[in-house]
Amino acid sequence: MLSERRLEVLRAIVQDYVGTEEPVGSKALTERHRLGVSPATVRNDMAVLEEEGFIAQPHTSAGRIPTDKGYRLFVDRLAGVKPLSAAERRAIQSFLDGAVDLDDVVGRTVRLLAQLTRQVAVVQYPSLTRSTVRHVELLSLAPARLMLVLITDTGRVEQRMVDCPAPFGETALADLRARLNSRVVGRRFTDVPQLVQDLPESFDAEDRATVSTVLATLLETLVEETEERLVIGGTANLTRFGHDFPLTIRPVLEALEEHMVLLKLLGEAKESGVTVRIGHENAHEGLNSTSVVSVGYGSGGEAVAKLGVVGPTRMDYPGTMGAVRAVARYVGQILAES
Amino acid sequence: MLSERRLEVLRAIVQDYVGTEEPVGSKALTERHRLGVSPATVRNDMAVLEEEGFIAQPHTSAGRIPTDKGYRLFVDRLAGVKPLSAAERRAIQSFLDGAVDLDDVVGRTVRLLAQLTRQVAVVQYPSLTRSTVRHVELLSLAPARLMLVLITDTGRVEQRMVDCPAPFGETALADLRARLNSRVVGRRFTDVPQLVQDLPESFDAEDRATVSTVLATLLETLVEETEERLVIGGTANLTRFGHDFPLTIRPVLEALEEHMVLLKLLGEAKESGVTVRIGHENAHEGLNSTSVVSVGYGSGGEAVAKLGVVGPTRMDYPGTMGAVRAVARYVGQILAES
DNA sequence: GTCTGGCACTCGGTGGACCCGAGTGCCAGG
DNA sequence: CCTGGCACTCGGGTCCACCGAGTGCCAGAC
Repeated sequence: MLSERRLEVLRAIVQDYVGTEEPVGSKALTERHRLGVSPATVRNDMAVLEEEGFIAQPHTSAGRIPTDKGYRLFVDRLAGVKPLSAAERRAIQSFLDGAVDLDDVVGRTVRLLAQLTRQVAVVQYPSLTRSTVRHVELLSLAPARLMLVLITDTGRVEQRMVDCPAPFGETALADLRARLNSRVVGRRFTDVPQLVQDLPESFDAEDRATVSTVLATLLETLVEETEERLVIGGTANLTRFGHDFPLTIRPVLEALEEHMVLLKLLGEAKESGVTVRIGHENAHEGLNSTSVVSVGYGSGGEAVAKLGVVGPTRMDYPGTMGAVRAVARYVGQILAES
Repeated sequence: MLSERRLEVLRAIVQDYVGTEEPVGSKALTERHRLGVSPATVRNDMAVLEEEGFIAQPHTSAGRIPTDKGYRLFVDRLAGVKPLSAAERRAIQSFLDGAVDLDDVVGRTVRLLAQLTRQVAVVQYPSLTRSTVRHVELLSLAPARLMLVLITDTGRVEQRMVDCPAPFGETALADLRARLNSRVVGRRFTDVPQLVQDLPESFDAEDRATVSTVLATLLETLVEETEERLVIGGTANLTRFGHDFPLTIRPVLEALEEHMVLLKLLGEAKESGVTVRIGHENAHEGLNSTSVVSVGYGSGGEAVAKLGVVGPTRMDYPGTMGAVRAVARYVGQILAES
């Protein structure tokens, strides 16, 4: 069992290592923290902590550094989430307030988060899955060619071309547009399929095929766009990673380019609260030496997407968690307003 | 004046240096290239080339490496554009053919280009400035709230909310929609302002303010969206840059995040043909040790946007230029079809 | 039992001495 | 104008000794 003081020692090691990026020894620890005991005692505690796998020595005659397990304990039991300063909160607010559309909100968020945490920021576009339909528009571009435009409550717009099996009159088009909207506006995307399935029956035989095609395209759009998009920023911060460069940074850059991997990673995060995945807890190999701090955000009370940062396992967890949480809140507010 | 042979020596130096990444000496040169002269002669030629500023020695007792000026001469007079192999061309075609929408085309293009050149790829979204209007749609979301949707011939869709100064009836809306479209569909964005300026006059006094607001929003969208968007990929290839890592890579990553800088860079490229900017020819400081190879692409005969790659000045210019040109052609084809 | 001071030991990192070899510039001769 | 020869330079690698931070352990104090 770990005594209170030993936990305190671990906390001190994590804090010092995060600050200095160098293995920390027993003497330095007692000098920089008021532990009330001598270096020798600390050494004994360190030996225990090492035995338990919370810290490790890079070389025999060097100080200790926290292991993934050590960071985990630190995050779970020793560290809180550090609230941002008033100045930082004001900066966030004013930076995000200038956004003109969804792309801009996401773009600003990713830059903000990268700058605030000095790490790599990842922001997922609000998901369509949990969104509702604000409007469906049908435009006739040519006698047998329609454009389908889908507008979501988060301000996202998707469009698809529809090639009709037969020409489709303006009145039928207006009819379809009206009926479609009356059924799906305000409804969740996941509910749309059953809401529209009997629509073709109410049309004339000649138009029925076209209506079915339009509906098929609509449903397809819903499914396709469930493949989320995301935006990444602050990759230049990777250069602050460590001194053993190419080897460390390369797999991370590669992982960042595989959006699928990141989406999966974000998807695994808890529904509520800040999630931290440390080092090898990340399934993807390239991210084994990084930690991912993520959180859901949304326009209402409920999360529609996630955002987070990717940084070295040696990061300032309380500060990062605070920044991520704060940014998510403000983004949620902005989305709710628009 | 540089004799034919001296140019040949420069070419050999560039080729060897690009291949080995190491300064090349006179002996190695004569062994690997059939220059027909002895190392001593090559040394004399090298001395002249150095005097003229085409090559330089990193250290007194090392081989020579090309300077930016040397690469410039190489690109302008000594190297052609290397056509891709048939297999490569097939790969490009089949890779791009699967794209479903504009985002997908751009996304695939950037991945393709990064993979093909093993460098960082940059693709600009087709510009609205030179595009034409395919359709303008107006939707009523609330009594005094409209949504304006703009669809371009390149498949891009932009939307904006419009808060009306006064409620706007469905009939007036339909009227405005029809008149707007009859005037601007098929026209260039740059022509739109004068085409619509007298529209408000033909409406009732009560609706005139709203019509003006809608038009203002439309024009604003055109202007705002002239700020182009772009997508970047293949940043992991930066790790192949050099051995002196953090210092080299950091400013490049930073520059890549400043999309404005990249857009300006692409904008400076020639209207036709492949443009190469080498090292210090790039205005942005962070890119002083990189070269940018770019080319315009477009759906018709005319360029609507640019794409290119960013890599170390020590790159395979003929191959890179060939790949960039080929990709641009195929993307143009794809866009023309859709 | 727990903490402390003392002590011998380990080992990574630094810096100097040294050598090797690739590459150069120069020169005299073909 | 080209070539072979030659003396010179200098970066990079290797070897080695030294230094110091840090450790583990132990005997003694509280």
